[in-house]
Amino acid sequence: MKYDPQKKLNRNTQRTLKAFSEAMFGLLGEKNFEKITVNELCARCDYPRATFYNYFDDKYDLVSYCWYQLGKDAHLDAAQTLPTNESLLAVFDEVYRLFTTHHDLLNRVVEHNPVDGLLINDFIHHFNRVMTQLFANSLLNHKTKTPIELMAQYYSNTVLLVLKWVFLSQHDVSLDTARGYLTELLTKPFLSEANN
Amino acid sequence: MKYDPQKKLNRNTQRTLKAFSEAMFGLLGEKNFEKITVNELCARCDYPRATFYNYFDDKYDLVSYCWYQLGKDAHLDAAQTLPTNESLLAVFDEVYRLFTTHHDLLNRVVEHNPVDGLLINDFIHHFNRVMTQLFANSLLNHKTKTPIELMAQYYSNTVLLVLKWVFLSQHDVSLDTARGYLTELLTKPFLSEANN
DNA sequence: TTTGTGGTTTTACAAGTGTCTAAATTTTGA
DNA sequence: TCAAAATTTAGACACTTGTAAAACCACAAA
Repeated sequence: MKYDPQKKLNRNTQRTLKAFSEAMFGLLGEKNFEKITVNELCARCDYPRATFYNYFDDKYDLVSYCWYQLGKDAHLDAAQTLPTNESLLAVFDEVYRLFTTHHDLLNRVVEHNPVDGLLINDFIHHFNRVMTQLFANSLLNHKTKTPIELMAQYYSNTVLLVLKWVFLSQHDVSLDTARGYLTELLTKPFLSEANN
Repeated sequence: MKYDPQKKLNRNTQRTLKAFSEAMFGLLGEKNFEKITVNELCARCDYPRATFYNYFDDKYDLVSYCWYQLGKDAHLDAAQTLPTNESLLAVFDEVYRLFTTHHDLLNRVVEHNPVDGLLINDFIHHFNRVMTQLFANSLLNHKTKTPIELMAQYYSNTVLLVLKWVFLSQHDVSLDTARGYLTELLTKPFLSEANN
């Protein structure tokens, strides 16, 4: 990404970024990410190749910008100041909501891209980074033997595991059920005996 | 992968596979995976390009064969029949041991490849698949609201999170400390209040 | 209006990718 | 041991990638 989407961007730049990300979103719903070429993206939004490379390093760069855009309408910052337990569920709910909003898009994407392939991995990874940062903040005053960074990664991982299960592996369960899974995973002591 | 490494392979095939995977391991310790080209791999082990494509679809295919090879000297199958709690730690120990064996290689790889980049992700992912399968088996007679497949993924994820922290993020703590992290993560009820 | 400046676009290029065909070579089995 | 079958290799092809130099344009200041 050669432009910082946080900064003020002039109208032209915004239009170009939007055009490319929409082209990408469109194509992602139609075919496998690996098969998408830069030429194709440019053809779809009618910009020359050089313009693409003016804004992005490569298609991976563009797709990560797409995730950034998609994630923008989630309001996660609020959760940052809550204690961990509340923060965790607040963030879970909010991302559940976000993914619900984009339910159709996600379904189309999954139709053409393997759930454990590069693209979906990258998608999950993007939210993982955001959430890890968040949880790390709300864990600051916890005292554990385990390093905070590792705990933050653990919580983020687990939240995303459930969300992936619901939205990407398409088990499409309700928010309540999903919450149930999450809390059972996090609270069930692993040393429990097999109850046979 | 056009040949199944599980099947019997004639001497020639084995030699070729070995040559290519060694070339890959060598190059991975020298430069970034993205910069490695098929030509380079062929040059290093002195096989023509056509032979490479005879055995592998692309370099991603080769590298995943490399992970398979690397994982072969871990004896995980035994853990499959144990109850979950013992299985979990047995598998953890065994993979800890495996990664220790390849400590130098991993360090060299991490020097040239970002920890959250495509290559390392793929590496983790490979073991994630293997372990998820394993845990799914040892969870068969557990009764939980949460689907077994999801629980298996959760355990596998968490084990690998710690191992990644130790060996790929290079915090290099002892087996005991690492075990401590893992058990704290898995047993700590997430609803614990902030202890400030 | 002219000129300069910054960004966009054109065009060209040196690489790499993956596929294909036909020739060379090895393996196999009679 | 020899010929048929299978595999490996060379070479070529169409295509993509990312970069770089030069032409081009719009818009502001003089």
